[in-house]
Amino acid sequence: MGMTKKVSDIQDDPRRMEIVQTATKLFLEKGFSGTSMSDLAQACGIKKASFYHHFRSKDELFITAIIVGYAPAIGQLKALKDDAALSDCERLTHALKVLYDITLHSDVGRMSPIMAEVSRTMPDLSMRFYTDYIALQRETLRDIIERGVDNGTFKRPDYDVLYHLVFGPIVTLSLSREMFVDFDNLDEAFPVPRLQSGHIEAILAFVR
Amino acid sequence: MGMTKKVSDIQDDPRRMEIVQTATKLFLEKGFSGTSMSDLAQACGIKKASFYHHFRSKDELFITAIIVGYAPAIGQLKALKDDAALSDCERLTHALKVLYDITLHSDVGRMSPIMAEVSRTMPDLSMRFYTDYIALQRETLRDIIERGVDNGTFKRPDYDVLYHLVFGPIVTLSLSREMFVDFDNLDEAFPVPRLQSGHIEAILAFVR
DNA sequence: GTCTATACGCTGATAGAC
DNA sequence: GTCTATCAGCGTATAGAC
Repeated sequence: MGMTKKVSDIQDDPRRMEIVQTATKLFLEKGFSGTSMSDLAQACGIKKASFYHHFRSKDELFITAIIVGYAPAIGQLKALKDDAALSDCERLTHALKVLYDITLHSDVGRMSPIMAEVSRTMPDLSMRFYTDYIALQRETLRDIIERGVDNGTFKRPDYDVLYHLVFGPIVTLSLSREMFVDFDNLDEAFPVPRLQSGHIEAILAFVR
Repeated sequence: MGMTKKVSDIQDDPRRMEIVQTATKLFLEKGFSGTSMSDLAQACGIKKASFYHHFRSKDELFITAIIVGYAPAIGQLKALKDDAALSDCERLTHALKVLYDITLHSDVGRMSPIMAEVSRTMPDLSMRFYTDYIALQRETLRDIIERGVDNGTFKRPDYDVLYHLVFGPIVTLSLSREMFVDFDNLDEAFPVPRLQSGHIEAILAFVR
């Protein structure tokens, strides 16, 4: 499977990267089964057959798009741990804002509904998505809280419950906004800034 | 469109209902585009063509399945308002348990990821799903809290934030469990009973 | 109301020339 | 590495006999 390939190998081939970028945009717009190889070919300005020189199959292209897609998000997450200058509460607040940003605006965050669509036919990818992305998010959040616990700022929570309370609203918000994207009153039904700050306050209260 | 048809009209035709039940099961297992008319025909024990005597199209069948599917959930929701014997906190706790039950175990709750899959191609259905199901859930929760506010048990929250904090974790939990259904340690990564009780406690703290 | 037979577009994918 | 040409198969849906 192409899944075993390293991200760096893919990113070193600029032609492949161009295709992956375009494909990602299309998958985000129309889902996996809603995006045909013809659509992709047209968007990339090449003929359908030329694709198969770069990727063995539609599945491999999609898998590559996912794996390449979460590289920047992982970078953002790792950067969170090194925020030495901040207080515990500031660090947590900042981390939650970054999680909102990643989930609402990055490729991998917005891909979640599409991951749900394909999860049954690509269980390997789901597994990898979990370990590379979801588990990493959880660990990062845990490290930040633990630091506050060591300092006496926070009391140690049930981490599974904390993940539930932190990621649940964020993921559902992203899903809802993708799902009801045609609403004329989308920002009224899902007012992101107010929801975000209310949520962060509630989480701070929960760990304190 | 078949969407304008009343639920009672559909439910009065037992043959149609049989088909809808079977179709719902298949859609839940394999998604919308993953379920072909051939699959459906085989599962129903009739030939593909015979379908089109009962439903004009695959879309109409799916729409019917959704609309019929949330009828029992709506019943459960409406029953919540009439819990006169309970205290405010008990009533809220009970309501949250019912929301967990609906979202994790009822057809319509488990259909959410599939709604996300089809939302771009069936915007009318998304809209209807929102008004008939999501908005109703929100209103029901609101009524229960307002009753507690009147009694002085709760302080009035920002309801949009409350919806965010209540439905977010529940929906994401349902989505995650569908998505990672093949995990051998699913109950370890998403331990429902503990998550549920921790979440309910946090919500009670939030409104008090 | 269910059947057989079939239309026909579109799907992902391949072969082989240039 | 991109092209033209083509494939087999499956998708939804229809026609018309019984």
